[in-house]
Amino acid sequence: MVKAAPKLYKKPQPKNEEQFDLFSSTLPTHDGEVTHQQYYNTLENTPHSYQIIQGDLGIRLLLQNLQKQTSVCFDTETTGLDALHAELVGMSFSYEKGKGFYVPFPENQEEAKALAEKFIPFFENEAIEKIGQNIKYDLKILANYGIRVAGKLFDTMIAHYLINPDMRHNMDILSETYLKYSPKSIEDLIGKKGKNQKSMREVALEDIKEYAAEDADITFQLKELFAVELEKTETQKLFETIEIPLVPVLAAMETEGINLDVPFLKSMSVEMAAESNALEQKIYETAGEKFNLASPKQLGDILFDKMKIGGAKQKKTKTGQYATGEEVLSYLANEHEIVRDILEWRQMVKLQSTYIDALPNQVDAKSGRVHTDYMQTVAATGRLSSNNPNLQNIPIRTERGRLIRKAFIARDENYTLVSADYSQIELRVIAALSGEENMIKAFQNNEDIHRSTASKVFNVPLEEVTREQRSHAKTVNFGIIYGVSAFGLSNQTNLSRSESADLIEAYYKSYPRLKSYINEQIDFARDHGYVQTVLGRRRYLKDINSQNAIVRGGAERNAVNAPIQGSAADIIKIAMINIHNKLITENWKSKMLLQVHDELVFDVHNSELEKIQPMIKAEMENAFKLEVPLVVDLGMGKDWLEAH
DNA sequence: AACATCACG
DNA sequence: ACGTACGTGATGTTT
Repeated sequence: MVKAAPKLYKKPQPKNEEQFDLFSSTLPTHDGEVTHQQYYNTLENTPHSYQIIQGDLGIRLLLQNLQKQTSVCFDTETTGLDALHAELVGMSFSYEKGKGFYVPFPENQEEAKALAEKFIPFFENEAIEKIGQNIKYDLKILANYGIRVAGKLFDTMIAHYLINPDMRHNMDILSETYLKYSPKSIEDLIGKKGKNQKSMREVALEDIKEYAAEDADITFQLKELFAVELEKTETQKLFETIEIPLVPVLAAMETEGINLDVPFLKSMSVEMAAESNALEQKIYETAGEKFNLASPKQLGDILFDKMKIGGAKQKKTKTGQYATGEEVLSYLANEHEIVRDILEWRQMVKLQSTYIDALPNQVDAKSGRVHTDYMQTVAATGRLSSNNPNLQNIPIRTERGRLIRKAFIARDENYTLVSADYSQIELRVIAALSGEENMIKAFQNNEDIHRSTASKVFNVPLEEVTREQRSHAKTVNFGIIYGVSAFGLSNQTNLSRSESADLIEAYYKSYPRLKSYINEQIDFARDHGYVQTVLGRRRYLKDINSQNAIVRGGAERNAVNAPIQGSAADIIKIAMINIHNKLITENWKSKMLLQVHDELVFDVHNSELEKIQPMIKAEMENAFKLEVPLVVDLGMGKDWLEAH
């Protein structure tokens, strides 16, 4: 058999060769493909001078020097990663390549605070730019010691996130990649993660000095490189007006936390446990044996080898075991009651382990509230992510799951939760970016976009659109955002592949500009090697000209999706900054607590309920001007379920 | 540490 | 003829 020669795609020459090389596939990427070289510690051969600074005179001299600078890198060393409880162990500074200073802090917290306060003239000096790697953490630590940081900020982690969001942004990797130098690792100082890991306090002063001052030195050097790179990639404005101003906003939201109704979850847990245990026993009886129901491997063998449910050929995972995911089981649900029971059990156990039982353990002992950590440099599209705990994936889609939202409650009886969410922001973005008049008009007339789409695609009057037609239109609308294919669509609907293909064709006939917009995005990516959002946030697509159709297809879907998802992320970030600044400068009692991609949640003092809602709505709707109006829906209540 | 699964936008 | 929806994080099992 002769294979047809692969179709050749001409690789366009990147406009700026030097710049494109920086993003070549040999560099580390976010998906963990680390092919960069590790460099052995060459510190001994590198001219450098790191000093320990102690005592009144030393501190005074250091401060004098810091105050003379226009730009200083600083870093805090602490007893832990949890910014609410971590204590300062030391601070390091660098304002010149190869030079660094380390100031140890006393264990006694009153003395530590007194020492910290000596640095206020530096930190509050508006004229000095403060450089750091992951500055949000340092801001939170310093805030615990009563220190506010003023002046320009430069976060090397965020800078690199804009320079290439698909890579990783740890200091170690940045240093190896850009400075060809492997820094002293924290593991060498305090040991591997685990029970035996030492505290920073236990590290010998000389060792911690070498480590801490080096980090400040490296960060200072990275900043010099990244400042240039931000300009080259035209992301400096995005950096200075969005990402950096967002840092203190996120720090404040994280520190604020949200109130959790623990007794409610505890009682929910008891009920759920009883129900899921009963169901589990029933499943074992039906199966005729006991096994580990939580093991997909064992479950697959029982279901498909023993019980022969669904006939001979069953879908397997890539490791060769039977696939037992929701999609597979739902398809077989009609065949056997055990499958329905397993699905229900799975849902209950998921809710129980991930939320109902896990969340109460996340309540902070000091504040009595739950503090998530927003990651600003993880999602390649520009979105935030949330962890420890993840408050961006609290259940809502099922009746049972959404009850968990009742556990997120206002601060106390004087407060009410207000939730504000953008209506169809991604579809509005694609309508505006594509200039698709039919879609723009639908939004301008404030129509139900899925119904409106159905009406056009199926050629029926708006009022005569059936449930099913609307549902199909909705699936295609979402498909467009992800980069549809007939196969993908038929997977998501009850339509066959050819019916799906017809539907997509009808869709593009109704929205002709959408089709050309998609092609323009892909062409742009081929020519420039990247796509961008409304604020110029870039995503580089190294595979856009790949000879492998599958790989290339993935990059093409990214070329379509990244500007849409990313522009929506840009817009809500603007709104967050503006709202937060208003809340502070206008002395509101209310606080912004959560962001869930297109939603913001606030703890609103009851006295401010009336006034704050129009403010939030206006700030969000006017955050960015598009050809299409942005619409925000508001809700309020004692808990997040009521408010949503 | 990798995999499978499933929670969200 | 091929295999595909975009972006995340947490959990329990298995290796």
